[in-house]
Amino acid sequence: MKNKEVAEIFRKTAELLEIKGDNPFRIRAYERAAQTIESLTKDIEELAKEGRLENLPGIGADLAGKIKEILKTGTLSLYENLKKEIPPVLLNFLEIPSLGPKKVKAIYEKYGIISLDELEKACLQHKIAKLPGFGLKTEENILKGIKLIKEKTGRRPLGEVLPLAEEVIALIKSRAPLLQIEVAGSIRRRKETVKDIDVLITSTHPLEVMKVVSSLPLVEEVLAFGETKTSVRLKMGMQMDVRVVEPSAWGSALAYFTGSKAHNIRIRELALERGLKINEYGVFRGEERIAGKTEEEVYAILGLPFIPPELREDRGEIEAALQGRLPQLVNYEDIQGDGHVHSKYSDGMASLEEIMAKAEAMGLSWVAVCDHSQGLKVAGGVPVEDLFKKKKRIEELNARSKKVKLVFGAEVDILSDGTLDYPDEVLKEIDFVIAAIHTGFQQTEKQITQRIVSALKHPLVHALSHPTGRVIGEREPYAVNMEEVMKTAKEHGKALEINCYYKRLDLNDIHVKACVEMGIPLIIGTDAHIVDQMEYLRLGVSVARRGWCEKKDLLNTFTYDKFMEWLRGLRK
DNA sequence: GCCGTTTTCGGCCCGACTGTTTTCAGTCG
Repeated sequence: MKNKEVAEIFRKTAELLEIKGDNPFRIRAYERAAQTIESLTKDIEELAKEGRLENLPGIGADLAGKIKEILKTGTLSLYENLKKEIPPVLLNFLEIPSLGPKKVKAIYEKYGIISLDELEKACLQHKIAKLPGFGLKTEENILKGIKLIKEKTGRRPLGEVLPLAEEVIALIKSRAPLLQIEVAGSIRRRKETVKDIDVLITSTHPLEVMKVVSSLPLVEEVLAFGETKTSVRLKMGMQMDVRVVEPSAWGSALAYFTGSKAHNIRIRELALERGLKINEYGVFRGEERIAGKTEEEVYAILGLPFIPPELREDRGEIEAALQGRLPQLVNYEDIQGDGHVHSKYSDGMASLEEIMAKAEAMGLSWVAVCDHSQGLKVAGGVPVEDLFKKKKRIEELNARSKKVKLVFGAEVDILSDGTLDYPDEVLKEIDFVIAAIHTGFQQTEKQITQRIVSALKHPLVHALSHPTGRVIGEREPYAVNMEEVMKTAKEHGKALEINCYYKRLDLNDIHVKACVEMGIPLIIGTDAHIVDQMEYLRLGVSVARRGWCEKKDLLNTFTYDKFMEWLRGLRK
């Protein structure tokens, strides 16, 4: 957890420096450091102890010292001093579209405004328009922005936005004179949350395309209109940015609009080193355009293999590509099974037969049906006698079914003292035991870590479900020392789950990468409570890919027989 | 504030659109 805190201080420091009007490159250094630290798969405190901070990209002697200061004192004197100079509440103003650091500074210096309400009032009294560089339009935009913030339209879970984006794309495709269309940005990178929908189009009639886009029934408001770039706000509250380029620039534009920003900057620096220039229109040597039609072509001209969008976060993918050691990422087609669904036996809505049918429709060959254990009454925990009925029923169904097999599993509660919610003589009858915490979230880090560690050490447990307990936008992870959890998993050969219910995605990408580096087996589980939620499997694959997962790292790529063998092998 | 097979000082990614301006700064991605 420390990494996130250090990164947060650097990020806020960068923002305050921006408002102050400091050297932009110094600001970028803090931003870059924040991103680097956030993406680390190792504990920053460990790196500090080993004296390896300065090996991190973008961290020099000064920032290393500042990291140590944060680790030692819990804060940064530079940050504290900046906060005295510039009220940190002004950082909220940066969230308002059309307000950047310069304008925020001007408002603060002229009027001393430090709250959204004061700002709103000043706009209504037309005091803001009087400032140099401001006008009535700016005032209007600020008022709109404040309203949006009050309605809280922040980042949304990928699983919520992805279907929406696909719907909008299909709609544009059916109405506009275009050649190619694809979603770009963080959605294409499959980031766990997204702020807006980026769409790239090639067409020889850009103006007509943009007219179609801005008049879609889903559009609430046109924010900016141009032939190459148009931004709209959709009725569901999200912004959509649409870019149209010529077909010959498809690859360079797609690479550029897919990002991430940090990845793009590195790629452009790499181009400069080779005497080239990259923008969304192509790769140029001097005036001459030498590539741009496909992404492969753009990467190739820099001497790089194609880098999958999920890796484009400047988390070492460029170095790996340069050295020819990019991972062979797992594909959705490699997935044979879902490691975690619920049935009517606990709080799921589906019968075993329905689960089988859905699995068959999805082309899966096995599904682990892991219902809650007896103590979890609120979630219909399965009493022991029903457990054996379920086992018998699964055996009957498996005997009849050729294409899909069910795995008799249980999501067994880890009780507050670290013991499990079924006795050992019951656990040993369950083919797949995935342990999980559902209560006692408020325990200390030491207690929760200890609970999980002792469950993982239990010889009848195979895996740990939703290891950090976070729920995106709703609940922070519980206090748990993941290094310790991973170490234990590694030591005992146990698997950690990538729970891919769209609000969980737990483990996240960074944890997954750490597991891959350590050689810990991973298993994707949809945690589906209705059969349609099994479709979230693709989100799980996205997280796995973002975590550099290869086929061998995921138990879901095993055949049914091989998975069963793995389960039995652990208990020998 | 970082970084270096052109450099330890002087660079640091690139372009579109808006709103405020009579040529461009600021914002955004």
